Amino acid sequence: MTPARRLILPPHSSQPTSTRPPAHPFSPLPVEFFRRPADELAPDLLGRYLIRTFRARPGARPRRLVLRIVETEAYLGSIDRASHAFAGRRTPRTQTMYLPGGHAYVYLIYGMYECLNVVAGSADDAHAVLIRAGAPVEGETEMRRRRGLSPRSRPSDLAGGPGRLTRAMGINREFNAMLLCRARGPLRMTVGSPVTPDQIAAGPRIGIDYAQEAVHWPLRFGVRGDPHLSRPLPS
DNA sequence: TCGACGATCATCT
DNA sequence: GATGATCGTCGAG
Repeated sequence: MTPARRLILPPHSSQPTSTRPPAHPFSPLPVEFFRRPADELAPDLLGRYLIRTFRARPGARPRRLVLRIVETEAYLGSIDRASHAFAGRRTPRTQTMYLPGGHAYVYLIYGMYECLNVVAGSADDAHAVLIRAGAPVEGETEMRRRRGLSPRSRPSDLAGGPGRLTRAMGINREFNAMLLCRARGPLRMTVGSPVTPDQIAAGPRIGIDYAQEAVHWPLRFGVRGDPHLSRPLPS
């Protein structure tokens, strides 16, 4: 087997652990990866790739946008006042949060912006991880076009913030409830280039002043010092 | 049915 | 740092 062939094996192949090759960045994450509490999943999503494929027009060749996740927030379902699913709230909107881990939860905020979350844990846990910021890996020109950015913009202008990120990647509510761990599909999450624990900073979540005891929970995670963060994290 | 508000962002001062 | 944009969502009545 050539090294190139080895590289495209999925992360959890049938090979024994001792001889398992490093997973390719574009390999899908297994569904079990998402089936754990959001505060455990959120830091582990840092460095992973979010991949959006699309065709500029019908019949055109598929194009690909790749974003490396650098900032996430965990939302802990029924016990978390900042969560849409606090106290087990079930509405048409939050129904998606009760799916098993690995699905996308996309909703509109402030009437203008869409936010992408990944559902975490088992069915009915209603845990979710908000994807807050990312760094371009592939398709930066197209992302900049979608964002209407000037050449002098800062790195964090592209996808630093949940609304900016979805706009740069062309993600909207049509992607709600989509499974992200499939090998194919218009929106996927893959192995990417994970970070080590010492590269991760944590702090309180953004924009949840109303959440009482949950306001200060350190459930925001980011890659330490990354210029693509939506705003600085405690060092 | 109505009204308040939000896991945001761009623009202005 | 303050403010306006803009509309879906959800609780109140």
